[in-house]
Amino acid sequence: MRGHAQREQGQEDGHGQEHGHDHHGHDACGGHGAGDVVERAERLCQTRGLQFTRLRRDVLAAVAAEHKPLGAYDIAERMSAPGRRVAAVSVYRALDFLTEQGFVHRISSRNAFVSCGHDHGEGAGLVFLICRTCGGIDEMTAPAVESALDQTLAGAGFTPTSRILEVEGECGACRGRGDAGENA
Amino acid sequence: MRGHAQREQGQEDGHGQEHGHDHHGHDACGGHGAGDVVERAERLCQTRGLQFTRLRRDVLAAVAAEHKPLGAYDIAERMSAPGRRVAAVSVYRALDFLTEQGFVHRISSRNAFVSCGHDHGEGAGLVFLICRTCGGIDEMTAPAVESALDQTLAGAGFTPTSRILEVEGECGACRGRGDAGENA
DNA sequence: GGTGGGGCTGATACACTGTAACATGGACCG
DNA sequence: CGGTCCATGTTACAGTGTATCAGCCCCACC
Ligand SMILES: [Zn+2]
Ligand SMILES: [Zn+2]
Ligand SMILES: [Zn+2]
Ligand SMILES: [Zn+2]
Repeated sequence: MRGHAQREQGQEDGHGQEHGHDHHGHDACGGHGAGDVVERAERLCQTRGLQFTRLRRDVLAAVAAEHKPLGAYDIAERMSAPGRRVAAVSVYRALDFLTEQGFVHRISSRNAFVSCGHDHGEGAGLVFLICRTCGGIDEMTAPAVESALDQTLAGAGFTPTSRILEVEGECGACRGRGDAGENA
Repeated sequence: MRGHAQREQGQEDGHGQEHGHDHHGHDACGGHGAGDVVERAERLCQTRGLQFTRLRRDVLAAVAAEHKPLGAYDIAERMSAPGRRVAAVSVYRALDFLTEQGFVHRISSRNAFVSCGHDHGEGAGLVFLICRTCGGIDEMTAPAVESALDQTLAGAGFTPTSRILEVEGECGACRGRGDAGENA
């Protein structure tokens, strides 16, 4: 991984993105990710004439701060501080907005959300790799898979409007380390 | 569809299976599906030395009676009669058993379940086609997709243990009819 | 300036999905 | 008969997501 997955499309922000289950014991984390994602989202909202409010920004920041799927209630909890109580319902609304804008993705198999700093349009045929050992998640586009699937669907006479492709397993880093529980 | 999807693997039971969102206005339904699935499951449980109890049978029958994803609470409700109240928790336990044995599949994107009369072993790389118009669901194996995905995963250094591939869209029948709401 | 509408948020309540814990009853075995 | 295993019943509860109403802010419009 790392410089392997999530290539494939323009990459207007040339610096390796934020997500990609960095849990693999590296370090580059903790300084770049979240901020970049938030800034990019803010820019895009401006150009799209949408409101990038504090709530939405904070929710996105909370999600982007982790490289693993976060539940809506987790997010609410993390955002709540002694002077500010964030209800889950508010988080859901923000997440609705963020997913519609493509800033976060929903992981059906976990009832959770991950941030995204890419610019794949709508039906990009994404694949999510979820590591059972470290809990990290990685997102990638897989043109070969997508075209094979399109062909299969066409053969079945089915017209797709959205796809969900999530894989569970063990990431290369965990596998290499023979890991079994160092994750948060 | 219809005699198109879900080919691809041995097919020891040569008779067109039960599911395959038959909702497309045909008729063959209502006589074969559910019963066949139940009988097959019963046979397999015997050979496997497992108990195919009344609850399990009835749950499977309820799921097999519909060619669309059913929620656990839906199932419980359908099974409950004036003389018999089935709690959702019982349904969940039965569903756990049935999914482990491969008699039903869970549809993550709907929090629902569908019956299966196939014999694909464990990691068969299934694709679920869910029609937005009629609500029907169809299951198929797609070797081309699977191999492309395996290759992609291998390239990413990821070792998969389970996959979820669900597609939403419009089935051929609905598309042909220009449908928009005749489903149950 | 006033006024109304639209979008965002807060807050409460509720529906839906899923699990934990404990008790009962039957089958099977010593 | 006592003990064990398994399936089920029952209750309670945790987790996930929505509906609804009210307040607020900003902005267009009068
Ligand atoms: Zn993405
Ligand atoms: Zn890992
Ligand atoms: Zn199947
Ligand atoms: Zn259809």
